[in-house]
Amino acid sequence: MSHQMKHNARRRQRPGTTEPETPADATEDFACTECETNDTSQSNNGEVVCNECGLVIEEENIDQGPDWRAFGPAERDEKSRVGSPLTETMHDKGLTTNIDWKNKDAYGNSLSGRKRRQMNRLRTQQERASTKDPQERNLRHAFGEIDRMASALGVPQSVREISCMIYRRALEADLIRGRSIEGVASSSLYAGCRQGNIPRSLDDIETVSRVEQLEISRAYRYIMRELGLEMKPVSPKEHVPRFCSSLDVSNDVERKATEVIEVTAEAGLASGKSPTGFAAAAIYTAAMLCGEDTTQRAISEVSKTSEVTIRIRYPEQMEIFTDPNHEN
DNA sequence: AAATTAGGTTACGCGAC
DNA sequence: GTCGCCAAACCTAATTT
Repeated sequence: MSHQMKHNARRRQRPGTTEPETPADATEDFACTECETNDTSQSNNGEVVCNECGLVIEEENIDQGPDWRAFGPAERDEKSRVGSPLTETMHDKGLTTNIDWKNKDAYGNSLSGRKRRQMNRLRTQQERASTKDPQERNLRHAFGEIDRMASALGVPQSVREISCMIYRRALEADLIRGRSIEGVASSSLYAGCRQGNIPRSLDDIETVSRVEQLEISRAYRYIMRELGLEMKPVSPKEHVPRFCSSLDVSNDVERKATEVIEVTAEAGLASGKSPTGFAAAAIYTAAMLCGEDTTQRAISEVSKTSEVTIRIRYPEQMEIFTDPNHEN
């Protein structure tokens, strides 16, 4: 799986090695495919973004280095945890030993008849244990769904892990009873996206989900409440990169839009408004301020808001932004 | 393409019936 | 169990500029 991704430039210096410290730029091996520059940087949500054109180059970026530091060989042995990485996206966290199908022992010798029958029994047992236990089957089904939907929406792996963790907790707290697996899986993904600061609207989730929005939001509220998870309201700013990269606008506009949101939200314009609509309007405002032409229609399409909403929102933002007794 | 207008829909939980 | 509550935000659709 994607855990196998190699990523040499990001591997940290290990103690005990004799190689000299190489103070390499953390993301130097990501060159932008559009404008041929190496001027890229990594945002805190796991995306690598080109500083020139705003193109998102790498979305599923996992740090392969250890999450610990050691000061000497003894300590390294102590802290090292060997084995394949744990993942939340598999029903058994990818942890169990699988019995393979070959009737050979570890040295490649054939097994005796008795041993062979024993191995067959073990295989059947394992298969039953992992597929017949209702809880495990539930998780398999749900995680399959989460992965499918996340792929369709282009959601990075880190968020999938969060989503699967939320689902697992819901299952363990016995919150699924009376709700569909699909519905809870969808709402876990929605919640995971928000937690990971890569929000997707309920509309977005619905387009890839097999259940309707009402059920998703119901399950979402219920599970958040029961698990005691606090969710910060989504800032319109978090939608800007996604909308802009779907549009054909310069990153000047993107930056400006973020600025517009900051300033106008400060003035209290954003409260009570839908974050997607507000972000959409800010992009339109920014495009006008930058002298680039974009149509309200195009923005409304990628943001899944109506043109009318953009129309109502943007003059309010524009006013604050061009107000003489307000700086900028 | 953008603006205007009109009219309908949504979502929530709660107490009352 | 369902009725009503009630406003602001948002939507669609038709029309005009």
